[in-house]
Parts: sequence; C-alpha cells; structure tokens
Amino acid sequence: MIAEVVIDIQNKQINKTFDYIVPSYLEDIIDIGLRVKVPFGNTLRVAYVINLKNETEVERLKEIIEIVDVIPILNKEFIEIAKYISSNYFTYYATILDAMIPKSLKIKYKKVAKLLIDNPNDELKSLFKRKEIIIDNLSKENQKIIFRAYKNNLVSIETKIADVKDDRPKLIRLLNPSYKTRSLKIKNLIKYLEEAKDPVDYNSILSDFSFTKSKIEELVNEKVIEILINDNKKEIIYHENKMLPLNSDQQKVFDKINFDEYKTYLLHGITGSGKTLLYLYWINEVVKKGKRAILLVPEISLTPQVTQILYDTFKENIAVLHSRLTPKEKYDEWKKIINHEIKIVVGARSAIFSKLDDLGLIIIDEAHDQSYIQQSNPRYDTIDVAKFRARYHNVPLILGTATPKVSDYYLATNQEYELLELKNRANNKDLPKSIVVDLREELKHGNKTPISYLLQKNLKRVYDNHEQAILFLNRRGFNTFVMCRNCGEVIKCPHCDVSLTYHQKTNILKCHHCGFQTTNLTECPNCGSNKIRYVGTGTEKIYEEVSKLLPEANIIRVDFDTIKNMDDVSDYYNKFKNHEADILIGTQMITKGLDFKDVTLVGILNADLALNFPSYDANQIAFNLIEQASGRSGRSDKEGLVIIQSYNPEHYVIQSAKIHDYELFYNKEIKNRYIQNMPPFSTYLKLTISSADKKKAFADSIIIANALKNSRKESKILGPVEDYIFKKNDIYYYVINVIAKEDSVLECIKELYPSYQTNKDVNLDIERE
DNA sequence: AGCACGCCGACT
DNA sequence: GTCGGCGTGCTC
Repeated sequence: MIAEVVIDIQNKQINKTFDYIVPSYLEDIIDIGLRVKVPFGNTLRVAYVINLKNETEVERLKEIIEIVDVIPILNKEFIEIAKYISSNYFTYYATILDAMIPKSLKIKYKKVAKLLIDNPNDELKSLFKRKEIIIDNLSKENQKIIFRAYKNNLVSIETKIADVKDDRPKLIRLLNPSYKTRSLKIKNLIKYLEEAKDPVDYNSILSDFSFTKSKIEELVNEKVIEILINDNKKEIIYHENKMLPLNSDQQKVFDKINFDEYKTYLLHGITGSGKTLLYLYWINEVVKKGKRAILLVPEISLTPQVTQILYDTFKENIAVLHSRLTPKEKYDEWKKIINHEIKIVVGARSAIFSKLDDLGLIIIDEAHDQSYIQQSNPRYDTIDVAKFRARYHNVPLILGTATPKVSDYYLATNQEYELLELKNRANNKDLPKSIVVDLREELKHGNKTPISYLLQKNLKRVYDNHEQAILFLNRRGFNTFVMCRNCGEVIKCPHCDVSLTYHQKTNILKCHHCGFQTTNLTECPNCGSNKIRYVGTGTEKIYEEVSKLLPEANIIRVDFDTIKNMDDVSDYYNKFKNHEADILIGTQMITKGLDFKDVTLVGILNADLALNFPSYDANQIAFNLIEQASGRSGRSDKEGLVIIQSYNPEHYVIQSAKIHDYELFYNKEIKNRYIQNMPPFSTYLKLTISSADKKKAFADSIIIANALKNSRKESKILGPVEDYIFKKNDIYYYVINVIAKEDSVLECIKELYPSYQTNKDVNLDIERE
C-alpha cells in the first residue's frame, strides 16, 4: 500500500504531494487525515495522509516510520477542504491543514545533538553538560561550534518531534510549612509561600528563586509543596430558560428551512428583529434530529449575551471556542467535540473547522463581518468553507445579518440563495432617528472643532438627562498629521509612506503601520522653522474636545492605544454598560457587540473616512459601519438619536443609512457594481507585488500585468499602480487589480504564481473576492 | 524548511 | 593548497 502525503512544511517548493510505502503493520489502521512520521531528505518530518493507493510513478520510495495520531485529527472532508482552499486561494496545502489543527496538537520539532566521543575539547565540554542537548535555543556562535563538530563526526544531530506538552499555567502550594532544611533557599521559599497564602505561579518561582525544575520535583516528592494546575475555568451560570415564543414573522421564516438538503439561506433581519431567537429554534430542531450545529459569531468576547442565551437554552451541550482559551483548554473542547459530548459549537472564524462528523446546520451570525475573511497566511473566506461543509453534509447554511454583503443579497434575490426576511422589530419599536450634519456648513459658521453644534447640543442634553452617548471616529491618535507651516513639509515615517500621527498624552509621533515612534518635534527637520502645525482629528483629540465641552463627564476611550486585546474592550464595555461612564469614544472596534440600554445618542464624527477608503467595497463597508453604529442607540424604551457628520451628505450611502434603508443602498450599489463589472458580476483579484527593491518590484509588476493582459480578452487588468500605502516597513508595494470574467485568468495566475514561489527578492500575494 | 553540493575569494 | 562564504536545487 502506498500513502500520498503532504509534508508539514509551509514552503513554496514543498507544496506538492509525496508518496511513501505503508508498512504492513500499519495497513489496517492507516487512514486519510492521519498524521504520520516520515523520513524526508535527511530529517524526520510529520506528514498528512491525503490519499491511499496501490501504484505510483516514483521509483525509490521510503517507508512511513510510524503514525502520530491514533484518532485521526482530520478526515477526508478536511483534506478536501484544504485542497479546495489551497487551490482557490493560492495558499499552501500544508498551511491550511495547519490552520485546521488545534494548537495544542501541533507538532513541535527540536534538533538534538549527541556527543559521540569521550574526550571532547574544552569548547564542546562546556556545551555538553548532558550527553544530549537541544540546540534550537543555543546562540548562533554555539550552534556554529556544534555544526562544525558535526562535520568532523564529533557529534550527531537528529531532528526529533517533541511531545505535546501541557501548557496550562501551573501553581505551587505549600503543604508542609514546618519542613526542616538547612537550605536557605528552601527556607525562603517556604516563608514566601506561607505569606502568600494562595498558590503561587510555578514559573515565577523558577525565575524569582532561581530554582531548577528538578529541585522543585524533589520538594514535591518530599511532600513539602504540591503542583496544581490552574484550570482557569470560569464558572458558567445557567439561568432558567424558557424559550420565548416565535412571533408570526419569525414563525414564517422558521418554517422555510429544509434541514435535509444543502442550501444557503440569507436571513436579512433588521436590528432587533429577533434573529438570535430563530437561531435557537433552528439549532434545537437539528439537535432533536440527533445532529449537531455550528454557530459562528464575529468576536465572541463582545457577544457574551448570545453565548449566555445558548448556555441557558442548551446547558452543557455547548462547546465555546474563544480566542482567549489556552491551547490546552482548546484541546479539551476539541476532545468534547470528537467524543460527541456536545451538540453545538459556538465560536469565531476558526470554529468552522470543528470536527463534527454529523453536522446538521451551520449558522453564521453577522455574516457581513470582515472578520470572516482571514487576511493573512491561509487567506480563506469562512463563508466559502461553510458552504463547502454544508454541501458535503447536505445540510443548510444560514447567513444572518442586518446588512448583507451586496454579493450575498444579489445571490439571494437571484435564487442562488434563499432569502429570508424579517422586516419588523420584535418589540415594535422604531429604529433610531438619524440626522445628517453637513460639516462644510459647520466650517462656514465658524465651528472649527470636529464636533458639530448639533452634536454638542445633544451631548449636553444627553448628559444632563443621565443618559449615555457613543462617539465613533475611525482614527486614533490626537492629530493625524504634523506639517510645517513655513515650507509645507509633512512629517513622514522613515520606513513607510504615511504621515506620522501625533499622540498628545505621550508627546510622541507614531507610525500606525510599522509602529515607528519618535519624540515630538519642535522645529521642522526640513527648514528649521518652529511653525509646526497639527492637522486632522483622532480619537484622542475628540476626548479632549468632549472634556472641554463637558468637564464633569466621565469619558472612556477605546482604541488600539488604550487596549491590549479584545478582553480589554469587553471590560470597557461592561464599565460603560454599568453606567460607570457617560460617553464612550472609539474607533471601529466599538461598533460591534453589546447593547447599552441607556445610550440614546450615537455620533458618527466623520462618515466620509470609510467612504473614501480605496477598495471596491468601500461603500458597503461604510454603510455597514454607519448602520452598526446607529444600532447601538435607543435599544430600550428611550428614543435614540444618531448624528452623522459628513462633508458629503448627499452621498447615497449616507442618505440610505440615515433612513436605515438597506434596499435603497443595495439598489444603487448593485447598479454601480454592474457598470464597473465588480463582484458579484465578476471575480475580483488583487495582486500585490512587493519587494525591498523598488525597481525589481516594479519590473516584475509590469511582467505580470503584461502576461495577464496578453493572454486574456474579456477580463480587465488594471495596473500596476503603487499601492494605497506605497511603502510599508521599507517594503515597496505595487498592485494589479484583476476583474476576472473568465476562468482562464485564474489559470493564468496559477501558471504565473509558481515562478514567484522560488523568487526571494519579489513576493506575490493574491487576495480574492 | 533544511541540507548537500559546488563554485569563488581570503587565509591558517 | 583549504576553509568557509552563500547561490542553487532537491527532498517520495
């Protein structure tokens, strides 16, 4: 028997399959999706079995050494998904397979050197305190010594596969405070642990008391201390739950789903129409049939209420995969899934790879959200994977959103998907009222602040009424650029083609692309003038403006400068929800998630920023942003108000978002897409050619563009042009936009792509819609 | 990725 | 002469 495998190396040249002989003792157990150890070149590697066969053209076959997993981590379905994604999204087979495996089950390699002689020289002797040492973490110089010794046959080097290790945080607890010892170090430790009362972190003991692991082990054996594993499990509270009855609109939509065949449904339901309740009913239906469901949400830490409702409804039948789980916790959830201990998986993007062999339904909430498209490494679209899986299992896929992607809505209105609509809010409340403020008029009337008079007035009103307000601006920092009034010089990042942003609090200039920082300037580096002017507005400045306006108000600012991770965002959210602050100012990240019942005002400070973004779906993103942001206002019985500030108030995106009219927006947008031949009327590809060498990048861009242009007729090849940000981190970027009308363009790119697989100077990256 | 092979310049 | 720099090419 011969196994076709993919080697676990993410490299351009290894992105193909290799054949190995299956030793007879493995013939019964070997299966597609299993990982095996194979000799590769002169090292040992892990590989994924993707096919089993009896013949091959390869002459000199090696043999599989052993299997890595007993339970296959992947199966035929996942192998096929990987194949599909790697060929459609121009990524490596091994990369996408890697993305499908829980972190804690991933294999780590280590190189182990063994001393072969008895009387080494001093240099080697000092390195080899033990017979075998791991050389990966050694300094470059020491590695050099080892490699030289290897060449001279003084040591052997072997690649080994490290064991999967338990990386849950460990704690140390004192068991015997009266332990007698002469060691001062141990006395100190006992004293420390006694004073601390609670168990203390294992690693900090190692570093603070310079204890070795073996010494700790000794103390454990002596029963002086014990090691605990910090499971860090938050207790889940299950509330008594009675599922609310469906109203007649919801009931009609509920009945439309056929659970016994593959179909994509687009559930277009306005904010507050009760999409979540429908999810519960549908999932319940699937569970009753003895199958299992996946529910995807964009950012799980910001949607605690959805998770809680699921817990309340389905109790311990749920696996929740959040990003903050440790690898070990993720592994535990994974095992529950494999062992059929749970019925429902809830999680963000990567949860689409949950290994449910009896999948009955996939629901994707907020399906328009950009987080479903992974922007790096394996560039996959979660919805695409979901379609693949739903088709594979012959079950429905439901995309739920208040603001569908134009392409999805198009497919839904053209019978490709089935459109399900919820046009009324479940509580029969009106959506918040919106007012558009023309910023040009503000300027004419002498308002130089970024907050319009109307917004100022309403902020005061809301504050006086003890209600809350949210201000949204998609730009952080204080000023967005710094220029010299004398010579016009704009201070730019030395590594990127962007202006530096002034951060007042720290008095530094920061590059928001590469992280470059420098202290603020007092004079122009070009002409020496001290007439430095700060232009543009960021969230930090808004904070100051609002403080001036309402000196007593409590203000929270949430943007990349004030948070470390999404957990911080949810912390701020909870504070705000508990009314510990009156006003929330933030960027993009505050437009999703929790609802706040006391928020009656939302200000969108510059709606044009998103509109002017250089992307074919900028309008879509802008509409969604405004709609999502407005959705935060007036969620309870109090009436909400949304103030949209714009220099371009007549724009149809702003006009349609103002009256919350998705269809109005869609009808205009789809016409534009049609005229411009953009998706859904074509396949859109963005090729990015990058290099540290500007000339090489440009020359290759021309070659690629010409190759594409010469070989195709129907498709449009635009460019190459310099990217929106031409230089990032000292790398130059050129872009070729391809509006593909025929499959042959994709074939052409697939032909072109391999020649860049060996090119070290120039990189080719392909984004696909 | 990791390693061998091989072709050049600079030294015990 | 040879050591070691890194460019090229291969791994079932």
